[in-house]
Parts: sequence; structure tokens; C-alpha cells
Amino acid sequence: MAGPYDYLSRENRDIPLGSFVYVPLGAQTIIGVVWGESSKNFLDEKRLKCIESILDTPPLPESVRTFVDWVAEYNLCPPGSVLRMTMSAPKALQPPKPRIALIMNQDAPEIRMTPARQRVLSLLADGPPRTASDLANEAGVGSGVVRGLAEAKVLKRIQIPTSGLFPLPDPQIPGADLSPAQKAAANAIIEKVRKQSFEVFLLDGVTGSGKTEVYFEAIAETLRQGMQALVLLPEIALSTQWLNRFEERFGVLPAQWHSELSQANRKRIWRGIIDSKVNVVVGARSALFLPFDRIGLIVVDEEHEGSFKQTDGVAYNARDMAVVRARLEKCPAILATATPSLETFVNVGRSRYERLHLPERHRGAALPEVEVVDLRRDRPERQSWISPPLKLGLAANLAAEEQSLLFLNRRGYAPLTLCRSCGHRLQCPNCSAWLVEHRFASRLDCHHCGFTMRYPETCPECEAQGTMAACGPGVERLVEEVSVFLPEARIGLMTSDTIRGPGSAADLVSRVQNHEIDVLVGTQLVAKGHHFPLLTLVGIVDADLGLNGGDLRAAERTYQILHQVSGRAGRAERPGRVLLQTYQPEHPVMRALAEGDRDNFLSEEARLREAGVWPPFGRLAALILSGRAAEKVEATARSLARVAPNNPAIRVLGPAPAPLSIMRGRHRWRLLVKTTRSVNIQNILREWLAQVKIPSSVRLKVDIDPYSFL
DNA sequence: AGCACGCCGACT
DNA sequence: GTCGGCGTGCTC
Repeated sequence: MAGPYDYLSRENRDIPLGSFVYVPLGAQTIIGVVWGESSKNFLDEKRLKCIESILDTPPLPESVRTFVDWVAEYNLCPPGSVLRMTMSAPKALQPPKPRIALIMNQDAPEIRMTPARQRVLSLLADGPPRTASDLANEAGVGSGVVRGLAEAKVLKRIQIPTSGLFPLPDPQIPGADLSPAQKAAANAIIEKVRKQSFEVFLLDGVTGSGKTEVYFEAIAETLRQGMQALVLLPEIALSTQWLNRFEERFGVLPAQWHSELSQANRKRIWRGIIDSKVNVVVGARSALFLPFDRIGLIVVDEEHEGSFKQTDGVAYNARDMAVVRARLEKCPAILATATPSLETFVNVGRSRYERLHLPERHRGAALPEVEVVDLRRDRPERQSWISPPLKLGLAANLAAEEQSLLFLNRRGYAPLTLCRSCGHRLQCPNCSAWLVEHRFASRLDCHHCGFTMRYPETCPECEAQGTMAACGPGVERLVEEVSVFLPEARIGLMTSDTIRGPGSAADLVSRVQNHEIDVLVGTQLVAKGHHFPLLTLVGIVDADLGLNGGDLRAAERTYQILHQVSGRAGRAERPGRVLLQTYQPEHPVMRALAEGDRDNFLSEEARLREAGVWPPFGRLAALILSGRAAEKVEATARSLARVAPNNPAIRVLGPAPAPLSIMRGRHRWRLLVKTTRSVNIQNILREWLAQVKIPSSVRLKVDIDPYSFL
């Protein structure tokens, strides 16, 4: 998997680059892609095997192959594992299954006629051939009736071409009326779509400023040019509203790509894309690796979202790789957000990206007033997390028959459980992390691996009864607290534990919209765009939560999520109010939120990063070593550090146990490599890592530009 | 998929 | 010491 393998071509035939081929590998036959001329990098020419056959699939376009190589080089991973992501629909490469339809047999034998049989026959008499199941459905008969007719040779089976038909989005349906600012933004992008030239746009505007309408116009132009458009969304599962808007604008739903897709749909869409029959794809980050041949526009919506960064398998950042793909394909890219990531903000400052600003809409969706509650003064009571001012606000809002939202980015009931008798803390057996109590399910869960156990009746350490105590709040505990001081309030809980699948999310959303809920308690799930017109108060229970832990992006991320949650308050004519509970009211994040001064906050954040040579002013990579044997992992980490590059432009931090030093039973050590921007960190790492033999029991993972420092 | 190889515990 | 089980890497 480290690189391409060499094969012989039968009769020295020229096979087009990018062709999908069957090749022998070891004892089996697998599908590969013709990548280029031989590297001559093999040991014994006599052992070369032959390509068995060429598949009947259009070759992987050159731009896709270039992209795969680029991503592999940049992220220091085998090109094969990147290629695998572009081939994520294994069945799509197999010849399509022949479709069998039924027609009348000319010389049909006499059979006993029944009403059901008659209906099938008359349906076929004046209609095209249909598949057995379609026929049964349309005639309103069981599948047995149709099968019986075919067995009796009254109907004949014939092969029909596979229906790979995709309804095409119609760019001619008139779009929304655009404001002057929207028009200007749309025109700037459309110009680049027409020219098919590379350009990155930051589409910058708060929720409701009309970013989606703007990029819909860019998509429409892409379609008029006969090109394909790709939209990346952070959470495809929660984007029903987005899909509805797309359908309104273009008449049909776009092709959707995400990890829960069935095999059959995967195949259909993948084939449709490589055959240029699918014009618009909306998907999660993995959609970036689809084999588009004529891509004309890439949109990354909510570009600041951390979920564009993939950490398992190939570690890559889909937002950054989307920009790379746009550059290779020579097409524009749109990064849309209300809270740009610092990277994007700095790239605008460097004039590498063009900022298109959408001011708030005149329809009066003013941003809510943010009031900072200083928890050092306005202390909540013991075993309580809601301060007196927030309690007053919630009570007043309930009395006014308006809705409130309590935000706490912590699932479960309590993040830590300990025994008051012996002090034992309940820890995950596989990870160095506390078990989180989920009281509504009477369970303790580890949020890092799959470990779960029943809530114990006695302390597992000292066996004392009834001494287990919950420490700190989770959303479930907030539900409990609200139900005590507002007993008449109807409370809804929205976390990934209560929401399974888009259906239950839509259900809860409609209950809020129908005002069947007064107080909604939730984790970051509630931050995602839903319009709740009656929601006028947002309480941020612990604004400091994300700031601890020494993470490079802690402040930036906290600002983004709190800004997004604040935006849930007061969307229609009603003014909204945000109460933000914090122990550090003077922190730049809190000040920026209270004063509504995003750009000043970002500039200050950028200044700090620049001073420390942190990204995007320096380059950063994490090396994570993991394995079951703790000493072995540590020894490998130390031997790596011993031969670390000695260069003033390169700093190596560590080795040290990773913040989550044991995860899923594997011990983890970490080194951080920080270089100036002028250094090619990939080359440095390649040279360095080549000097050390990593034992097979230890795994080394390179993460270029790591996001989470865990 | 199936085989080679290295690591580690059990036993001559 | 050696044997063998097991987990991991390699196959062109």
C-alpha cells in the first residue's frame, strides 16, 4: 500500500492511464488503477505478473489522480489509502446487474384467467415492458401472480438497459430575489465559474443573510456551463432544511453522499458521477474524493466546522483539500460561514481569498443582545449550575409564553462519578478518561471508546452502598434542575444520545416549532440552523468549557460555537437575549461576543498565533505513536526524538504521553513538530521518519495540521 | 485471502 | 535455550 505496484500488460498493450483493472495480488484478484509508467522499483523482473483484464468503467480522470497524489504527499500517507477513498463504492466498478423486464409472450399457452391475472395482462397490453415488482405494484397484485404468469410462459423475460437515470437539477427555475449585496456576491462568483478559473471566495454573513441563495446562483451557472458542482456540509444528516431549499430552487433533490448510504445507492451515485450524469452532489467530507470529471464549482458550507477534519484513517482536512482540488481542477471554491476560521480570515488578509460580505437582511433579524453573567458574583446555589439571573430570565420567558434554550456542550448527566467513602473515581478500563453518567439510561459510558456499564449500586472499589456521587453537570442534569425550579415547563433534550437519525431530529424540531416545548436543553447539536421563531432566550451554561486544555484553537472554536448558539435567539420580529455564564468575563472570547466584534477578536487571535509561530503563521504536525505495550511505545517515541532534525526553523515538542494517554487499550505518546512557514514540513518529516525503524507492534500516525490535540 | 515473520509466554 | 500461538505486514 505504500506506493503503486508494477504489472505487465498482456501483449504490451497500451492501457489508458486511470483505467480500472483486475490484477493478481498474492492469492487473490483485486481491482487497481493504472497509475503511470513503471517505477522500475521492484526486485525481480521475473516475478512481475500480468494485468488480467480491464474493467468496463471510464478511467479515473487525470485531475482526480493528481489530486490523490497531492493529498497523499501533503498528508504523508500512502497514495493507496487516498485512492481507496475515491473508490468507496466497490460494487460500482462491477458490470451493472442486468435488469429483467416482462413482456407478453406472442404464442402464450391457454391458462385459467383470474381478475388479478387479467389486470396484469391489460396493463402490459398498452404499456412498455416493466420489471416484475413494478408490474405487481402498478396492477395492485401480489408478486406471486406475476411470477406465476412468467412461469406459465404467458409473460416472457427480456433484458432492458439499466435505469441509471438521475433527474437533473434545473438551473432555469427562477431563484430568490437577491439583495444588491447578494447580487454582487453572486456575480463575482459567476464570473469565475464562466471563466473556469481558480479563486477562493469567503462568503461571509450571519445566519439569515442569504449565503445559500448566493451559492445556489453559482451552482445554477455551473449547471448552465454543463459542469458538475459539489457542496460539502458538515452534518448531512441534519440538513433536511438545506435539501428542501435546494429542491425549491432546482426542482429536484441533489445526489447525497454520506457514510450511511446503502451499497446500491453508493454504486448508483458513484457511477453517475464518473459517467457525468450526476450534476450536483451534496455530501459530507468524503464526497470530496468522488471521481468528478467535469467539476466546475466546490462549496464548503460552514467552513469553520471542525468536522471537516478527519482524524481516523487518512488524516486530512476536507476544507483545505477542497481548496486544493479546486486549484487542480481550475474552478472556483466558496467557503461559506458566519464565523470564519482563523486560517480563512488570515488568507483573506493576505489577499489569497476574496471576501464577499453579506450584511444582515433588512427583515430585521437583528443579532441578539449578549449579556455576560459573572459567575464569581452571581453564583448558582450548591449542586446547581444555573445562576440567579438566568433563572429569572427563564421564568420570565416561560411566563411570557416564549421559548428558551439552555446550551451546555456536555452529554450525559455528569462527567465524573466518585465514591464519597473511598474517593474512587470511575474510569474507563480502556482509556485514560472518566466514565460519563447517563442517568436516563442508568449507564456509565466512555465517550472515547465503546465501553459502557450499568450504573453500579455499590462502589466497585470499597463496595460501600449508596456513596456514588455525581460531579459536575451534563445536559441531563440541567433538565433535572429546570424541572425542579420550573415544574410546569415542558422540557426538550437534544443531544446525539436522544437524536438517532434524521427522523427523530425532525420530530423534536417540529415539537419545538409547534410550541410543545418551553425549554430546550442541548449540546452543540442545537447550534445547527433551525428556525425557532418563539425562541427568545439563550442561556449558555458554561461558556468557559471549551477554553481549557491548552488547545491551540480553543478560543477560536469557543467563539464559533457560542456565536452560533447565540444566533438561535430572536430570529423573527422578536428581539432575542443571550445570557452567557462565565468565570472569566474579561476573556477576549466573552468580550468579542458581548461587543459583537468578531474581526477584532480574530485579528487579536491572529497576532497571538503569529507571535508564537503557530498555524497559519507556522506549520504544525503531530506524530502519534500507539501500541499495547506502554514501554515499547515510549521507547519508540524517545528513539524518534533522539534523531529529531536539528534546525533553528524546526522545533520538536515532546515526546510526552498524549493528553488521552490510553485510548481503546492502546498507550499513546505524542511529538509535536512546529516549523516556520518557509520550511517544507512534509520533506522534513519524511527524512526524519526514514531514519527510524518503527517496530511492528507500534503504530505511527502523522497528522498534518492537527485540530484536536487529544 | 493466505503466508512469512517477529514477539512473547510456556516448557524442555 | 526452543517451540508454537498470535497479531501484523506483505503481496509487483
